[in-house]
Amino acid sequence: MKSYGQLCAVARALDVVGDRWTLLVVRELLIQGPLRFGELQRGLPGIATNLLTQRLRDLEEQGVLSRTDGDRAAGPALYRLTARGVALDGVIRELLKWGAPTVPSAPPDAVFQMHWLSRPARYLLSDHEPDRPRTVIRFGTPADGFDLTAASGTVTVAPCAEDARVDATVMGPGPALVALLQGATGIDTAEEHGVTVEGDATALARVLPRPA
Amino acid sequence: MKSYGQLCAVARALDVVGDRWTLLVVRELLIQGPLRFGELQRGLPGIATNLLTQRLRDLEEQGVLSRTDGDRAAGPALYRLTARGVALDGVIRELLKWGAPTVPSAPPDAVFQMHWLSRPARYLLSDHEPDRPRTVIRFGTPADGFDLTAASGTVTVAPCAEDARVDATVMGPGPALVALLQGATGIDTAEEHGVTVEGDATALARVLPRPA
DNA sequence: CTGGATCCGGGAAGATACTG
DNA sequence: CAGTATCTTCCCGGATCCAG
Repeated sequence: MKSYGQLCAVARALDVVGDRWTLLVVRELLIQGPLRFGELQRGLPGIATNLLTQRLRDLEEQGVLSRTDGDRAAGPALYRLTARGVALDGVIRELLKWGAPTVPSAPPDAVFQMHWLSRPARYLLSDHEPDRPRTVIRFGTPADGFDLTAASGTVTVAPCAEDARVDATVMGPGPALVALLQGATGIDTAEEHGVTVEGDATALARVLPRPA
Repeated sequence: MKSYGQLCAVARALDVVGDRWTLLVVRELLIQGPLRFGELQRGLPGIATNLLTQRLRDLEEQGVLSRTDGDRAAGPALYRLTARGVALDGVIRELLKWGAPTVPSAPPDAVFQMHWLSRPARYLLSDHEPDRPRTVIRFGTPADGFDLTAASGTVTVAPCAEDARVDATVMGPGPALVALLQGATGIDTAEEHGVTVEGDATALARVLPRPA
């Protein structure tokens, strides 16, 4: 990106992450951890390969991520955020909070991937029944999903763990899941729109937004 | 901006404010309040007039700002943030915090305007002497500056007030001021680099970062 | 098949001249 | 002063091509 040439912290930040796709690359690495080129591409539907290459080079040059070469023999390169890159978490979080209300009005042909919900889940959901034993809810599948754990009044989110004891598994179309997590609909309505809840549905109810 | 077409809150936010210059327009209106076209242009050195027109139209259409027509006779149009636009404050704040460390390494020909320091001042400075009476420090001039008030342990920032009783006035070149506010240099070094402090220098020392 | 590099068309950004 | 019009330049997007 061409620099704004301003002695201003906001402009300086945008000099680095203001380009198209750049913050979405960071989003993917924040959510999923270190990724290979193809995995990044899958999480960024619509990006051209040359553009992804360019963004990765720029971000590496700026110290936002590092490319750990899968050096000798076969190893594919891994891209991982540096500490400086992880520090963009606050920016992503604020963008997410600001953009969340507009997600339901997205065009109907918008692409959906389950792991994009992991940060909204972290920031929008909470444990309403702190006295219940620890509960694990799986959203999606290990190929594209996350495990949400409710315990002692707090909610944590992590990539799907192979050995997790899962109390409930939630799947379904994006718009219905978004409405459910935002509290716009309840579980019943969500199921009418294609959401499936396997296992203990009360585990899910434990963390969903409740009407004040 | 072309939509990313993703059912993701971050992508949705960037659909609206991801365009070049867009967040800097919001920055100006957040700092300075409602502005006219020419005032905005002065706060965004380098922007082309047609591009500013386009951004203002887009942002109005998205509900981020409103254009209050100076309708009949002479009244120039005023652009002001809506509640939705003011809600971008968190995004600007996080970008600012992330970009601040890179400001000192900006190109030496970067443009500087004093009011760009008002939000860094709000987030970086604090009142280290809460028992002292209220103190007002003016940075710059009413044409381009802000008043910082330290009282009871907290710091507030506002546009220059005509009737303010100012205890100290600070002016000088951008890089030296940035270094001073970030705690990279002390007042003495800053003055060697062209910073001038008129009035009560201890008022300034009261709010500057202190080595741990 | 993954991980890119190259090429090219369209559209956005940048600069400047012009008008009410 | 507040934009509009025009032109140039460069970035983005899509496809294709290349190497391991």
